[in-house]
Amino acid sequence: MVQKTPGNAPKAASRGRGRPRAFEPETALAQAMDVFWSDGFAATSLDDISAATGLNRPSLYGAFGDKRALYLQAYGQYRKRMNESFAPLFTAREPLRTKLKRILTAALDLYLSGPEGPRGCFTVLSAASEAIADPDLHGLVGEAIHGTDRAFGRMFANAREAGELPKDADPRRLAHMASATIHTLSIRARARIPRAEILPIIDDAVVTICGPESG
Amino acid sequence: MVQKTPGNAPKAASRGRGRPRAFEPETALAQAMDVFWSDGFAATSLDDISAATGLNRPSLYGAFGDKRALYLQAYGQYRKRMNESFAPLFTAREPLRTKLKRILTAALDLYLSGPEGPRGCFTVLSAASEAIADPDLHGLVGEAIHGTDRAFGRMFANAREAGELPKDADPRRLAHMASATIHTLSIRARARIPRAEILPIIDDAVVTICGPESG
DNA sequence: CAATTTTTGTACTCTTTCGCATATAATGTT
DNA sequence: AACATTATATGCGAAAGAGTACAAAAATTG
Repeated sequence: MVQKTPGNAPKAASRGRGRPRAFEPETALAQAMDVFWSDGFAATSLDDISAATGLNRPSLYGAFGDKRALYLQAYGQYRKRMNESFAPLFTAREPLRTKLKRILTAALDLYLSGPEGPRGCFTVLSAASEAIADPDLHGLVGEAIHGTDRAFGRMFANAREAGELPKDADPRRLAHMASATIHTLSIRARARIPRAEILPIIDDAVVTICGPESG
Repeated sequence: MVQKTPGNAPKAASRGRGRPRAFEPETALAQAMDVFWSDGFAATSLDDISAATGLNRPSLYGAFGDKRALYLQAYGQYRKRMNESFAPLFTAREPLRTKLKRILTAALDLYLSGPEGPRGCFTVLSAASEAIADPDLHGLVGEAIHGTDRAFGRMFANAREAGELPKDADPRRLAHMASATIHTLSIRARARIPRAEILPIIDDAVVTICGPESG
């Protein structure tokens, strides 16, 4: 987990004139993200992050600023990565029912993963954190929630045009139910409810949103 | 918020022989609950609770044990209070559609309330907390989630018997969607999304679960 | 009224944590 | 080669926080 090998210096042409960084900010941010994601803002100390990244605190301050700034950047990277990894699932050319199930299952498996047990969704954790009182954070979290709503909404609107949903289906309503499913999956995963008990909820959501199988 | 008046000693016949408590444990627990609910486990110090209850730390330790034990008891009281206040809504004799909407709206307004801004659902916050690694806590949280599932499940089963839902409706599936709605309401409330933007989700859930109004 | 029991309040220790000061190292510039 | 510039490493200082020791206070019991 720690980057200590001197070989991984930034590959970009060295920009400044001083001593070059011995680490890649992106990597350090990903490592910080892991800790925040597991333990939350308040329960994570800068020493924890220092240990996870192999950087000492002054380097962290130099690169990212204080703990709050670091959290915001780590969460920003999380959002970017989620967008990147889920975008293809949303635009895949595949029957709606299959596609929705695939998205929800991918989300669940992500939420169940983690070095120290199920982590849930970082957006949900951030909302639950006391740090949500920070306007910058609840701005980002609000964007993330609305972004998920919109991604599902577009998917259902396209499906309706393609005749996979009734003409009078309301994409926004279905998107809200899909987002709600994402949220309940995250909470149940984080609460240590076993995968086998959570899986049926995915099928329930697919049936609720897309209608019964043979319909 | 603080109980300092000497008049509120426990009314129960004094049980022991030593100096009597100058506070009611139930009240202190409710005050501790408020702080944990707003700020979470890690970000709440015993000094915060001491300030909120008016008790000093040794009294807290004497009455409730350490911070973890205090959290578990505060969360236990939360669950008890929620069960008490929501039970009548679940068993009310009322059309299903109205009843579901009333329950979801009551939940949302609870989640939007709080001395320092929207607090969300304490169960969801506990699940998101790093303290969820504690087996006692994730046991309680799991029970709470399943309890909500079961309460909705019973309600939908009764509604089906009463002809308010199609004969082939699956109460458990509908319960999962209702619980998911509860969870998304909590997250959105906590994320500072305005009430007016969240309210439509309640109608979406009612339509999704009970069918279109005139159907 | 003295002895016992339990709670309360003050103060203490030990640890953790944040943020920074300062010195050293590694690079580019002249 | 000397200088400027930026990064790293050690470690300091101040504050917060958890848990407890101990003495004073308030009740019951004999």
